[in-house]
Formats: sequence, structure tokens, C-alpha cells
Amino acid sequence: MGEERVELLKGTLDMLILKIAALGPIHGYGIAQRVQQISRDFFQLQQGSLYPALHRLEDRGWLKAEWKMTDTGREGKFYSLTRKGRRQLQNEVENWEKLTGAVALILQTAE
Amino acid sequence: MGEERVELLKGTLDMLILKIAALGPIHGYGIAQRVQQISRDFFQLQQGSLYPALHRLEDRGWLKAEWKMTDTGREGKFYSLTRKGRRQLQNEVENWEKLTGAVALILQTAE
DNA sequence: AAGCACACCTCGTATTCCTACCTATACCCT
DNA sequence: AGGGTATAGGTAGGAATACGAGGTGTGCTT
Repeated sequence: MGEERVELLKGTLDMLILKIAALGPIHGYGIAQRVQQISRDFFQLQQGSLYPALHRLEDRGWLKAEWKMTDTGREGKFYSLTRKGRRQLQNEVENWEKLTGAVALILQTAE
Repeated sequence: MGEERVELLKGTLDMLILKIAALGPIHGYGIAQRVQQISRDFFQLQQGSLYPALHRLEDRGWLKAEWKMTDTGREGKFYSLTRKGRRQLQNEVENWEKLTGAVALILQTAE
């Protein structure tokens, strides 16, 4: 019960990943944990969404990866933002704000 | 120049349409105009998105349609919310607010 | 008669996220 | 020694949805 599955709006996942990676190198599994924790359990990134997204972002040159040891003594693929990725994040945040602003205008329309 | 094409986040279109239709019976073409106008030209609903969405919403029992004359003397299909559609709109708005709140938490994370 | 805005529609494609499934390692408990 | 759980990575297939490109027809203006 209370097992509400929250779907991400298609298009927001990349921005969230980039934002978390912008805080410092972090591996995929850690990104999912961090997003869940910061969003107070609202978002629960599914691995079937997460890993393809990471590969996508790497392919586009927004993230770069490096294998390292994690705190728990396992191998992890640590991602960090490239210069292009930083620009991309800025653009996405900007667009997100315009977009939510525009939606707010419509939702506020009364009468 | 300045011809920025803004893509909707997948999942928001239904909510916007329901919201506009909640203001009173309106035909599809009018919905697109109204959304564009209220959002100060930020959103420009494409017909290839609009009409399939309207049919979808009607199929799900959230909108009901009726042919009538428009102001301009042409036939138009006027949509209005059903009781179910009103509930659906409430749910979508609620979820939208939770979701944008959760995204805001993440975007605000500094350090 | 031509052109434009209005008003409706469909088809195919791209993208994106999900579910379900798989592999492997480190650690804990019995 | 064996089993379970959390950690860490991955893939494959399908559903949903928005878009671009194309189409029909009407009424008004020029």
C-alpha cells in the first residue's frame, strides 16, 4: 500500500542526472540513490531508465566515465560532466523554468 | 532567428487541454490558440499533437464532443469536460505540483 | 479566381521511459 | 559452507506520446 509508482515526465531524467553529476563524480547506482534521497523518495529511478540514459548522455558528450572503486569496495563507473555537459545542463534548467512558468500561467487561468 | 521550437514535456499536453476545456466548451483549433495566447506564445500546439490527444481524451471519457457553429460561421467540434475529466484534471494538477516540487528540490541542491 | 485563415484529420517516425530480466561482487547471518 | 541482501552494472522488448508532413474542406477578402 502507498506503493505509488511515480512516472517521470519524459524529458526530465537527463536534466536530473546531469544536475546530480554536476555535484561531483558519482556512479550510476549512486545517482539513483541521491535523486531518491533529495526528492524525499518522490523519484525512484528505475535501472532500466537510468543506465540507458547514462549511455545516451555519454554518447552525446555530456558525461564522461571512469571506472573506480566505490566506498563499498566494488567497481563503479563514475560519471562527471564535460564542458558541453555543463552548457547542456544550463540550457535544460533554463528551458525547464520557462516551461514550468508557461504551464503555471495556464493552470492559474481562472473563470 | 528567434524561431525557437519548444517541445512539450511528454505528459503535460493532456493536462493543458483539460484545463482549457474546463474553462468552457471550446473546439480544438481554439484550444491551440488559447494555449498559445495564455502562455504568451511559449507553447505552440501542433495539430499533429493536438487532434490525436483530443481523440485520446475523448476515448478515455474525459472529454465529450459536440459539433456546433463557431464564431466564424464554420463547423467546429466543441469539447467539454466530463465528470471523470474533472477528476482527472485535479489529479494531474496535483501530480504536476508534486513533481515540479521534487524537481525543484534537486535543482536547488548546491555544493 | 486566388489566397488565406480557419477547422478537421491521419500516418509514420523518433524519443523516452518502463517492466522484466540477466550477471557479478561484498557482506552478513545461520 | 551456504543463502540472502544490498550494491553495481547491463540488455531487450514494448507502450506511450509528441512531432513533422501531408491531406480535406469552408468562408472571407482581394
